[in-house]
Amino acid sequence: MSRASAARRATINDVAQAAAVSRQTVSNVLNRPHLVRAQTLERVRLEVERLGYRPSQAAQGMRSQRAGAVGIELNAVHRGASDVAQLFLTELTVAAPRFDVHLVPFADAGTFPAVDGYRDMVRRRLVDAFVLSDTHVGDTRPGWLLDSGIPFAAFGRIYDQPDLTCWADVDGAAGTTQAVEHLHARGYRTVAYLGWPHGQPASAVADARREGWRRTAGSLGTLGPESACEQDLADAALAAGALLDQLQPGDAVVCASDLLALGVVYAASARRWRIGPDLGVVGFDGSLTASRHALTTVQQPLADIAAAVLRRITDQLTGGADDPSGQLLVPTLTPGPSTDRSTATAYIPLPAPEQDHRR
Amino acid sequence: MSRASAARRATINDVAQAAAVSRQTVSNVLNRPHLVRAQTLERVRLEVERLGYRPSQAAQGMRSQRAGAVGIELNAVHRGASDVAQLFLTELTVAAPRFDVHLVPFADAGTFPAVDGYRDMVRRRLVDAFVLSDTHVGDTRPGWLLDSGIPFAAFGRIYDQPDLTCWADVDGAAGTTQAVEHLHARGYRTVAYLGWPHGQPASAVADARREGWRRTAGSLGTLGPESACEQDLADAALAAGALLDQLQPGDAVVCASDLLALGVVYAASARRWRIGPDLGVVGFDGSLTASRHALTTVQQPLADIAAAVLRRITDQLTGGADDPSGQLLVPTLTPGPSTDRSTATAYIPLPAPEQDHRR
DNA sequence: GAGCGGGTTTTGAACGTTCAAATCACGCAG
DNA sequence: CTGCGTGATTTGAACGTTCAAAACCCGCTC
Repeated sequence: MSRASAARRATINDVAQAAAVSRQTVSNVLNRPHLVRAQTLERVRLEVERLGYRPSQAAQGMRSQRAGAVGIELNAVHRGASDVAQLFLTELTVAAPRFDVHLVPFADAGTFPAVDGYRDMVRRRLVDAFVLSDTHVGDTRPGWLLDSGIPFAAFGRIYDQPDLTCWADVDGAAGTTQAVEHLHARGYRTVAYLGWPHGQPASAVADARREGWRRTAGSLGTLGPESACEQDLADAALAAGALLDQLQPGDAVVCASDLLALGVVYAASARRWRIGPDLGVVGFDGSLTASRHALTTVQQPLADIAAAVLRRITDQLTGGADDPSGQLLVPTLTPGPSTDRSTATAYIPLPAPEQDHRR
Repeated sequence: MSRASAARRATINDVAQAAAVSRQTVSNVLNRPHLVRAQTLERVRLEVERLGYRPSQAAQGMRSQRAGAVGIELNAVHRGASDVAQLFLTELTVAAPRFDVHLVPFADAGTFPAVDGYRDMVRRRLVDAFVLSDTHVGDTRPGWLLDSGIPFAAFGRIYDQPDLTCWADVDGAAGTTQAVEHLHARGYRTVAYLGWPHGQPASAVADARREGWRRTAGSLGTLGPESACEQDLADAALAAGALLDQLQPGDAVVCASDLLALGVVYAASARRWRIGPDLGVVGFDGSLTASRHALTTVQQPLADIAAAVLRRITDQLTGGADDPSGQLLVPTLTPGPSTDRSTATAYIPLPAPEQDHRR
């Protein structure tokens, strides 16, 4: 219970003195062990351990002219319709140590992503680079960062700069393909699609997800009708209702997002269709919404995306091997009760139609 | 379009040279302007602006032996049942610049909050302090941080160290009191309560929220029945069903969280009760769930809590005025359609009981 | 016995900032 | 004219680390 252990932390000199070597030898033990005689190595390592020495980030950053940090803006996240951003941030944070960086989130009180925030972070040398997380058409940030020579990588394609390669994204078509195949394997007959209107929220994403469904269902002969709506629950339930008019029990719906899938669940419940047995529903994103509502969903490989993004950033920083291409990562389908034909799960407790005997 | 502007950023010496003064004068202009002659002040400021100079975080941290950063763990958040954590993180991030700090999130691949992670962050002098964000009974972190002399402050009371004061929390009782008063004003008759079982997730939180309901409804003469369930949607719908058996249209339910409120919505829909006109429902937290499902909710004052937590931390760091007491912040009720008696909102499209004429 | 070379270790310098102390300019009293 | 005080500015030093270069040690060769 040494209450003052934060008083003064060990520096490289403390270790050097304790091990009776010079500071540079201690540095070598940590960074270039092969240069150090085995016996010395051990002695120094012992002292490092004993004193709990870790090099100071500030001093290292000073020497190397690197912050060892990556900035990420939280603004856009704030009132986003999806909760994926939070999961992505967590995965980034988990992956960061593997790339010898840490994250520095920042946000503006205003709603717009202000380039000023980015600029000040680099000027103060608080970060070396940025992760952009919801790129959209007309996004000014990639262009600006590029012009300023500030490294960055994005989760999501960079629409306005098609030649840029510093991004990683989910292969939406592969995702909906899996969804359709899963539904086919489970014996659902026709597979409909509920997506976003063209140009929403980022048309390339919407197009890819829809395309995977269209192509795969087409070749499997299960192509059903489609509809589109905003990323909004009430809107989705409405659109889903119209879509269900064209379906029969035993059919299924693939959705562009988990929220839309929830809308389908609502609309189906209104028709007394049992989710699973009567109607298969697949969402997209692997969001909290999906797990909370027990939906089969196409799970984004967020950990892989986080790693891919950080790799692109560190590659730029070290000037190392430039992996030249943007990367599409394949999501995986997570089956849930919403595509289980044999077991009816009570998604929403429905009104009993008439007197009903259950104990 | 100067593509090389990241090449070399201006240092204090660059500014000094440009303004024909010494580096210390530049430093004084920024930190102690009253020591500098007005004419010099202006000249230096001009150059600072022209060169876009900002002091290097690393160098300042080196000199001051401060990281200027606060750590926050994202682990617990990961698969949490609530999405409040994300909003809180955003508010912390927005507030941080006002306290001259930035945040450094960290996470372990493992599920348990490893004290090791905390220790290494301070040893590397990456952070000066920590924000703890979901304290629970039996949490080992506060005790350990205290013993290690590492400053911290928590969102949520510190249960195992009742004498500790470095926390800020929501006044749960005040929140449910507002909920009950709101329902009373809106003309709902009996007000029931759906909460967490004693000891869940942190009993003090659960107890406070329940107590506000009990006391206020008691004194208003609207006290109804209560029930409890886990923080889980299916469980909530089940418990809510049993609760509704004891209620009549015109009554209302106050819930310990937005998720539970959603469960009530489901159970009520199953009875063909219209949310709002037939049953008032109030959630708690102001989470994404509430806004997405148009629920009246008790909004946590996350911005205030973030500021309070950071203030406590910076007070500890500067050794300044120790605000000695933990702080309970009053939430505000955000009315939504779920407590609107006059307008029926289609929460869930319900099956038409029989042929029904609407255009 | 001086010189060489490779392995190991140490010394000097620098990264950018700010505190503490020294220096400078200047007006004014003795 | 000298000395003093005050306000403005500059110089030296230090924070902790790592690169570059110098120094050291030791066995070996000529």
